[in-house]
Amino acid sequence: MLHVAEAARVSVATVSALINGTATVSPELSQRIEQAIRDIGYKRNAIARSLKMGTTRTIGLTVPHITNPFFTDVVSVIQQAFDRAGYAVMLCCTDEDLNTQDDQIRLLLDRMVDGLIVARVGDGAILKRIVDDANVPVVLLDRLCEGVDTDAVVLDNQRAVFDAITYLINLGHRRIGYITGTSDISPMHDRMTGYREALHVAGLPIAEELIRFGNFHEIDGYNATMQMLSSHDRPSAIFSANNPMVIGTMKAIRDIGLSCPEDISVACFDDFPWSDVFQPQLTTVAQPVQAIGEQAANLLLDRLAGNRDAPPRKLVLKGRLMIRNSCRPLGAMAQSVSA
Amino acid sequence: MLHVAEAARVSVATVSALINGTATVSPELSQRIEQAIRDIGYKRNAIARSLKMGTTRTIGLTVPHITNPFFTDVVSVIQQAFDRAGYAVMLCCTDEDLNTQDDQIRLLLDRMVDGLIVARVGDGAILKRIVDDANVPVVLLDRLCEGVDTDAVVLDNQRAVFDAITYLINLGHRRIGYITGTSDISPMHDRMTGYREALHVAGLPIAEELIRFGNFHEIDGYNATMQMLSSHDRPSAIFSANNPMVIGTMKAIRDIGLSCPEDISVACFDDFPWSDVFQPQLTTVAQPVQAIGEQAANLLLDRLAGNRDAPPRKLVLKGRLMIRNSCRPLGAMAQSVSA
DNA sequence: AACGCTAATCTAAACGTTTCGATCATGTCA
DNA sequence: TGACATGATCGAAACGTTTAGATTAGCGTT
Repeated sequence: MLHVAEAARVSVATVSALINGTATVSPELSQRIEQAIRDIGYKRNAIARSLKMGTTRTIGLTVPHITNPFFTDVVSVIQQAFDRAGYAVMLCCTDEDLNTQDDQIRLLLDRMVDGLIVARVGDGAILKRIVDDANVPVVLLDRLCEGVDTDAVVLDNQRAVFDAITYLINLGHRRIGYITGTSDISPMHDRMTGYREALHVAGLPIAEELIRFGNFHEIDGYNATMQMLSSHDRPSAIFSANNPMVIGTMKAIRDIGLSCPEDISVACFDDFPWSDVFQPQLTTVAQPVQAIGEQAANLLLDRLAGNRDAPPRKLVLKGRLMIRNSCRPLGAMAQSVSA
Repeated sequence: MLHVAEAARVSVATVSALINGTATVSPELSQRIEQAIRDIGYKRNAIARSLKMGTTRTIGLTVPHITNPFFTDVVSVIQQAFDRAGYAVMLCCTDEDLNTQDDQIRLLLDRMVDGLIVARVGDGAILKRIVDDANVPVVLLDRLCEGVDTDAVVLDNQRAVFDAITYLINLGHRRIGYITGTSDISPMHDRMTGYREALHVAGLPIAEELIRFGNFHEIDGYNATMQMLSSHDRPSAIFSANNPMVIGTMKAIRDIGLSCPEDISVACFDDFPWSDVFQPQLTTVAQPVQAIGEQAANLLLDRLAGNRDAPPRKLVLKGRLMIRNSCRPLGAMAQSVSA
């Protein structure tokens, strides 16, 4: 900018005024400055600007795993929304690891991101502290965090799983296996509640041996399913509360020599693009990813636009049960269908 | 930092020296400074540091679509690699659009990213100009770019498709449909060459009506497949040169009332996690996503470590044909199999 | 003709670091 | 004891912007 100013024989202040339109500058000087900018190929240094202005027009986004199709889609939507608004997005994947997450959030805050969208991991205590002293707006995504009272957009997980399990019960299933991630994050907790509630409402017992915990990965779903299917009294249906784990479930079913839906019914959380193309076509709980991403972006953009003191807004969206052919009717239901 | 210095009754230079270890500071002052840092909760401002140092420890990464599973995986690997190296990653999705890409790259360069990994889109002319005046190292990913002579990591696309088509020919297929993206990017061009070469080597004619161009999206694959399957002399196999488009292909096959592999065989580029769980299990060309991501990251990290003048390095990795059950033997082959 | 008002432009400080060179105390050696 | 190397610390400039406030010129009023 100094060079531009010299070339145009004006002060840097005038150049700045012209570029930002913060003050009127005469046509004559405007022309000289614009010419100089072109000649020199000047580009404003966003870092210097950020330092002075205290804003980077960059936001941080952390998710557990970008390869989880739910997060892939949400990240994509969020990225687009901020791109439109002229913001850059720094993406971090925490790998479901608490320390990684804390490091990454600190890294983002050091870089003075203007805001944060966080699909948190693990215990919220440190997250809370970090977020408290950094003075940037935060939007929680997918997962609430106790004690962190900020904007959030989540699913009505309890209801979604309640509906899915109730659907299985109505098909005639009585022993329904349930595979979940660690329940220290709100969606896993709420989904579990939905599972128990559905059984309870239907007057069915809750068999604790049919509830398995994993760490969100395919291998965890595989192991959990193997255990359940090897038992003498195996379930007739399995619900996976997490998408990557359902792949493990399907592989276990295959490896143990059973088939879905003939021998065992399967449903899971989170839809994916292939679900209605291949067999079996999985019955899933689809999250409104587009809406989730857009709402999260909008909440943050609204704060960034200056609406700082509005009370925290918590958006709860509805899931949708996508009924396909991976769950088959059983018992009386099967008869009434075949009749 | 000023406050820390005051609280510890030292100069800012000393604080900086201690934090960065650039000079020895006495145990006594060290202790005072560390105490002050804790008391105040001081965090170094990375923006100010960047301005002074001329480095942001941030890189830019642009891909066409993060929802394309190939890019999802590669982005994930790259992100991890840079995370380990203490770099942040700014992610941009160009949506296969040239102007978007140019805007985003300019945005990244304005923010003084230290380096760039680009899976480019469209004509390379503007990209070349942008990259030339910005003085940052660039690594091309997946797609080469004429005139841009930088580090790159790509697949041997021609060979990979040659192998896949030859496999289909060996199964007895003679009319093999080919669905590709626009051929202005190197992978699509090379893959097409592989297709033609395989037919040529096998002494088969090239039927231009069996070659269809789309714009990388599911709907394009759907339309192309519909057209091919509606013709009086339809192909016995279809190869999709792009992963999202193959979903369209499968849906078209389903909607037209055919089934795979009984009526038509299908193979495609890019593997995905579900491929060996559902039916049909798609035969695919798997790219070594882990290696691609790591190599790209390594090339860039090497430049960032100071190795600026080494000549451009171009890494060409091999694809791997994952043979599953979506392609069936035909004619003589089918007989020899059933015999 | 003196005054004030407005519009255009400029000067200089500030943002929070890093770093060069200067300063100063201390100990060592001839 | 004086000269000098060594080590620890500091002052101040610089990175490239933005912006408050000062300055100047031009013009209409009275």
